[in-house]
Amino acid sequence: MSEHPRIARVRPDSRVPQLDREFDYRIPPGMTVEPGVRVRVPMGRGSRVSSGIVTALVDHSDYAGKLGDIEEVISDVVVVPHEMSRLLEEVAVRHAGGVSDVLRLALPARSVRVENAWRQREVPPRQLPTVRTNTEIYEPEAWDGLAARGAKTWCELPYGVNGTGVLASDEVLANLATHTLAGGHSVVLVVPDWRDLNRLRPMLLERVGEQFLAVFDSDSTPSERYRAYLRCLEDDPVIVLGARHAVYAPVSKLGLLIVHNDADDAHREPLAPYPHTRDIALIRAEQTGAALCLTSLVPSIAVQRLRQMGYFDSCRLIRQTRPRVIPTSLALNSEQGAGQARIPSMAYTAIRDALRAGPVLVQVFRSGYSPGLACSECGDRARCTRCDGPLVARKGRLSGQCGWCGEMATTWSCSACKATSHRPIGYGVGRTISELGKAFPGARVIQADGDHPITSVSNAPALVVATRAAEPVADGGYAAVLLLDGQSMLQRPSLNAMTETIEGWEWALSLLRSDAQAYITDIDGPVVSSFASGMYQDLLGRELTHRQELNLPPSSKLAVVEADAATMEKVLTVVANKTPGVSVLGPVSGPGLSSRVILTSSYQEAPSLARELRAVVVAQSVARKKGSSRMKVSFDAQSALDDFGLDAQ
DNA sequence: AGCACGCCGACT
DNA sequence: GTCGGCGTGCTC
Repeated sequence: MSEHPRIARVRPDSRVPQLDREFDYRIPPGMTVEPGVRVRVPMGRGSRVSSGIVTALVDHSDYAGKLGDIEEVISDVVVVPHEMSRLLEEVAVRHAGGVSDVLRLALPARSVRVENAWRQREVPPRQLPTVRTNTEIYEPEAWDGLAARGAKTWCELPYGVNGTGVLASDEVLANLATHTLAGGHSVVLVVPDWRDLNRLRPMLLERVGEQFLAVFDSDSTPSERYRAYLRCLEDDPVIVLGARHAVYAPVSKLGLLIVHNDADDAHREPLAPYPHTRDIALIRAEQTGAALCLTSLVPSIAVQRLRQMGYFDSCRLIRQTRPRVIPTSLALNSEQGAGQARIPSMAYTAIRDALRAGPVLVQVFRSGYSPGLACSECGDRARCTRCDGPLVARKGRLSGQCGWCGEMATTWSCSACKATSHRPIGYGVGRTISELGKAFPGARVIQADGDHPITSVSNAPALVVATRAAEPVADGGYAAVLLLDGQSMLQRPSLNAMTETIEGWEWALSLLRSDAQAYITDIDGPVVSSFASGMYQDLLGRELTHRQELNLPPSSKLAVVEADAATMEKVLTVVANKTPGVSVLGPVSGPGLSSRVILTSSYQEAPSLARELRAVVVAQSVARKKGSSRMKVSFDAQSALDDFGLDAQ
């Protein structure tokens, strides 16, 4: 007859699938707990203890057995507020994963020192920063009430760099966040990688001060991370800036979620259950009613779909000023000497002139080997005649095989030109630097790539050769840009080849001076036409229709399952019986004994597919046999549709 | 995952 | 006669 519940529902921190649920425990007399705190509870036989999070307090337990006692309260800080708990559960359910797995992504390790200091903090009254915006480049009042009305929108970003090396697009992001904070709302700004983070951090710091900024930086120490996390839990609104994991930040008064460059691959979580920032943000915005803003120069295919559905609207610039793109061809290059073999004469002259005015960017793609095949006549990517998947070469065989459905392409013909022979695709950039050195004698050559990270260069003339996504920012912008290797980038056997190529080109454009020009070499076709004109509507619309017809993301939900042969059989039986609308590609046996299957489902049927797959994961884990590898499920892991190597590996 | 309970071979 | 092999099953 106690007036307070004496039973706590606890979710133990366990990566064992069958333990990833709630368990009831008695709260011993004298102990105080509340939902969201970390506790230690006995788990399993003996005196095994596990840490866990209290999810609820209840009066009665449905459990028939004898309840155990909570062993101790690790900390009375509510580290998982209810709103966050709901998000974690929904993300887990939709990805056929465990809540503990998601929690591990969202919650940094505890630091006792940091926590004690935080608990004793003196909170001075914080004065919200005053608004400083450049909203005038958008429709009047485009940003007003964004948070209040819970807008779901794509926000178009401007091109260009100012004299001190600040990107116009970063300016917009910082202002959007500051503007919303000034209205008393918290903002969560998620960027793809550390370069974006390092550019935006000082800008936000300058605008709102450290009192209103929490940076989730993967480079920082565990205690710094926990410090930023605790700041979120305070009552005052805050701007959270970070990569992937920041999307979970448990801020109070959430008004706006910003996901910058949602097409960037870095938004894909590489740890189970492999959620994508965009999907998490969509769930969170829906659950909380907060505004969601996806920002980029060009909408992603996912954005295109959300707009066509009417779920998203657009926040367009009043006037977008985009540098001019000039397609050039090597074919006109016959009279050139060997020194500038890869550079069309038109571009060569322009770059030589631009090098007198300032730095010139040369964008190249990473070298690498691809087992993919292309039509030997027209050069188009060779695709499976049955499911349109990419054909890949097989060791010692002449005919290719489909990387998705495993179909042998013994009688193949090109869908574009009807030719029947194909050749391997290969791309390399090893010679670029020395070639350019010869072509532009006397020019200072700066190399920027993963091994030579350079974040900025001055406005002095130089030839900056950078791999995609490693381009430094030049003060005032580049005087010209030369885009190389577009053809091989476009032909990559990846579902995202087109969008990633466009993203890389557009990013390079945004680094240009406003009066500068971009030269793209030896490539044509619809993608380049769109790039040259900056008109992507038709291209994106067609691509989305194409994916609709083929049941591919983002028009469908896609689940990739990896398991041993016996488990795979079970998966296929369950899928056939419980989710009749789901279509199956494969299974294809990969390296070792495991096999892989690609399941495509409608958005409507995806939840039940996830539920059924999760049930198999749990059953598989319970009935685990020695040496059996555990099964792996990932939703929308589109890389599975890429160059799946088969026996070519 | 751990950890204990549970029924069959070689030892003091 | 016991000590102990790790197969099977559960964890509030």
